[in-house]
Amino acid sequence: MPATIRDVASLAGVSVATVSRLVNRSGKVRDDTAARVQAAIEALGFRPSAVGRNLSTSQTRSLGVVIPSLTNPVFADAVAGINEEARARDYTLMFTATNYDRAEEQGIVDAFLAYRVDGLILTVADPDNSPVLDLLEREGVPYVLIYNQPNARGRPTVTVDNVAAGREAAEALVKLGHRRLGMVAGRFSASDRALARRDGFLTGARAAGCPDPLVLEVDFVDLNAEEALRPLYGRRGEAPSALFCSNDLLAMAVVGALGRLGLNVPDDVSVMGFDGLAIGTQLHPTLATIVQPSREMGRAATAQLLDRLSGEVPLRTVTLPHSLRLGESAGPAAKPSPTELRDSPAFENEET
Amino acid sequence: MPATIRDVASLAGVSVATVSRLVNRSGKVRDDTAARVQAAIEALGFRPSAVGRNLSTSQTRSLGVVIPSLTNPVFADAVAGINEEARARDYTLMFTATNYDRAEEQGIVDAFLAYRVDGLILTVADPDNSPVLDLLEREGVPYVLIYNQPNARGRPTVTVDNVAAGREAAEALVKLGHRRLGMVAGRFSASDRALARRDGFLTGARAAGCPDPLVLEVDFVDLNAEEALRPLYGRRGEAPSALFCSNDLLAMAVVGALGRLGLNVPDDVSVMGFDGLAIGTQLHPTLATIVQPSREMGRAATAQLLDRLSGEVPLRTVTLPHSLRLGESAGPAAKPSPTELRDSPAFENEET
DNA sequence: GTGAAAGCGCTAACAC
DNA sequence: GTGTTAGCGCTTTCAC
Repeated sequence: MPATIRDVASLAGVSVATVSRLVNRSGKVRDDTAARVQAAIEALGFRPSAVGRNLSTSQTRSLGVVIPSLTNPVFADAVAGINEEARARDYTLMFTATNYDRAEEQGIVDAFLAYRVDGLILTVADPDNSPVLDLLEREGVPYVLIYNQPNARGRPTVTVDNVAAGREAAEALVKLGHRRLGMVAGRFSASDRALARRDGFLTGARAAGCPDPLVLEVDFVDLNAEEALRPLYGRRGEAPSALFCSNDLLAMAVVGALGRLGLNVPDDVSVMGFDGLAIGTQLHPTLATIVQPSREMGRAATAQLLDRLSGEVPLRTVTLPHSLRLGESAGPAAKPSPTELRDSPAFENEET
Repeated sequence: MPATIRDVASLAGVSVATVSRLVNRSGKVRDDTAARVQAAIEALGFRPSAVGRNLSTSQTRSLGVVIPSLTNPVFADAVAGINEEARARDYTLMFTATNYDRAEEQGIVDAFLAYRVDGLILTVADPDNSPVLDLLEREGVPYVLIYNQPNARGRPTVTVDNVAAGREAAEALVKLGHRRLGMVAGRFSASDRALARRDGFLTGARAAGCPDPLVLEVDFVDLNAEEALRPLYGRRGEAPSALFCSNDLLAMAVVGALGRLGLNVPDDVSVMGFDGLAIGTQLHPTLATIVQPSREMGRAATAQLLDRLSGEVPLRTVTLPHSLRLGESAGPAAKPSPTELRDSPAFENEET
C-alpha cells in the first residue's frame, strides 16, 4: 500500500490539512513546517492519490479519447497532438479505439463516463445521428469532435472543410489535364468525412465539365486494391486517368496496386490521397494529397476543451485550413494513346 | 451532478448496500426489490462512479500504456492489441507517448501511479538502465514491457528475438546473392531493439563471410533519407547492394529515396525492413520485412498483466515468433557489373 | 498558519 | 435478503 496523506501528516506531526495545502500550493504554510512535511513526504515516497482527490473535487483531470482506429496513422497523429496538449496542461488521457463499430462507441463512452472524465474528444461514425453525442449533451459532459463534419449545428468540432478540399482535389487534377476522374473510398457508412470529400469531388468535376467520376467503394479494413482496380484497368482507354482516394493509406495501396497491374503512376494514372501523412513525402513517387493538420487538430480540440473546463468559454466549431500537396503521384494527363485515338471517331483508321 | 447510489437507494426505498449488491451482482437481491432498484436506476440515469468504487476497492481496473510514439504504426498496432484485450476484460486504458524522451517517461509514470493504475505496459528507451522500471519494482506495481529486449533477467517482457531476426535478415539477403550488405537505423540510443537487430545482422553477415556491413545511423524523427543515402550511392559499384532497415517506416523511406536517386529496387538495391506493417504488402514493390506480431504482442502483454492482477500468476518474459516476409523489395543480387569484375582479382582482365 | 471535521461515492463487513 | 456503518484518500470550510 502506498503511503497516504495521513501517514505523512502524522510523521511530520501536522494535520492532513497542512499536508494538502503544501502539496497543492493552496494556502500558506510556514517555511519550517513545510520543510518538515516535505521531508516526511520524501521519506515515505508519498504520492498523492488522484482517486482520493478526484472523489473530493469531483473532477478527474482526465480526458476520454475515442477514435475509430489507430491503424490509420492519421488518427495516431491527432492523438499525438491531443497527448501533447493534455500533458502540457497536466491532464491524463483515457483512450480507446472503436474499430469503426458503432455499438462499441456506446460502451466506451459509458465506461469513460463511469470514470468521470472531465471531457471527451471523439471521432464518431455518424455525428448527425449519434446516440453517444446525444447522451453527452444530456449529461452535460463537454466534448469536441475531430475529423467529423456534422451537418447539424451545435456539435463542437475541429475539422477541415472536406467538401471544399474534395472540390480542390478535382480542380487540381483537371488543371493537370485530366478529364476522366475517379474516386476510391472506404465504406461511406463509416465515414461522414469521406462522404463530404466525395461530394466536393463530384461537384468539382461537374463544375469543370468532366463526365461524372466513377466512385469505387472498397473494403478499407480488409483491402485488396488490386482486385478492386483490375476490372477498371483491364482494358485501356476508358478507365479514369486520375484517381482521388478518400485517404492516404488507401492512396498508397492504390499506387501500389496500379504498379502491380503494370501501370505507371503518374504517367498512366495519377493518384491523389487525403490526409497528408508524413510517409507520403518519402515514397517514390511522393504522394499527392490534401494535407489536413492532424496533429494541430488534436491539439486545438484539446486546448478548446481544457479552456472550457477551466473557464466558461463555450465550445465552438473550428475549421482549420487544409492544403494541397502536389506530389509526384499526380502528373499531367497523358496524351491520348494510339489505341485511344483509333477508338476516337476523328482518327478512325488513321494507322491502318 | 450525476445521480449517486444514495439517490437511487432513497428513490427505490432501499439501502445503498442493496443497490451496490444489485449493480455488482454481489450477494442476493429479491426479484421485486431488484426491479424497484432497477427502475430507480433507469429513472435517474444512474451510472456508478468508478472513482468512488476505486477509492473503496483500492483498485482502478485501469492500465497505463507508455510508448515512444504513435507516429510509427508499429506501436499503434500494439496499442490496438492492448486495447482489444483490455476492453474485452473491462479494463480502461490510460495512455501517453514519450516521444523518445526519457525524461518524459518519468513524468508519465508518476502521473499514472498517481491515478493508481493497476499495472503498466511500456516500451522504454533503455530497459537495462531505467529509473522508471526500478521505481515500478520498488512500488510493486506490475508491468510488462513490449518491444524492449532487456539483457537483465527479471523484467517481464513480450518481444521477438531481435538478434535472431537480424541474423535471419542477413541470411536471407545473402541467400539472394548479396555480399555487400548495409544497414540503416534510427538512433541506437533511443532503441535497444534496433541495436539488437544490428548485432544480429552483423553476426549473420560475418557468419556468411561477407565484409562487415556498413551501418548508417540516421535521424528517424526528422528524416531525410535521400541526403543520407546520396554519398553512398553517388558512385557505383561499391555501395551495398542490399540494405536492412531497422524498421519498416525507415525502409519505406529508403526505397523512396533510392528511387529518387535513380536506382531501382530491387534490381539495383534490395531493401528489407523490420516490423511487418500492413501497408508494406500494398506497396509496389511490396516491402520485404521481418514481421513481428505487434497486435499479438500487445494482446499477450495485456493478457499476462490482467492474469497477474486477478490471480497471483507471476509475470514472465515471452518471446513471440517473428517471420520473414520476402517482399519484392528484396531481390536477387545483380550479376557483377563489368566494372566490378575488373576490380575482382579472380576475373582480372578477363574481358579485356 | 494550522487543525478538526464533514464530506466526495462507493464497498464490505457485520448485524439483523 | 436487507440495512447500518465504517472506511477508502483526499479537499475544504470553519475555527482558532
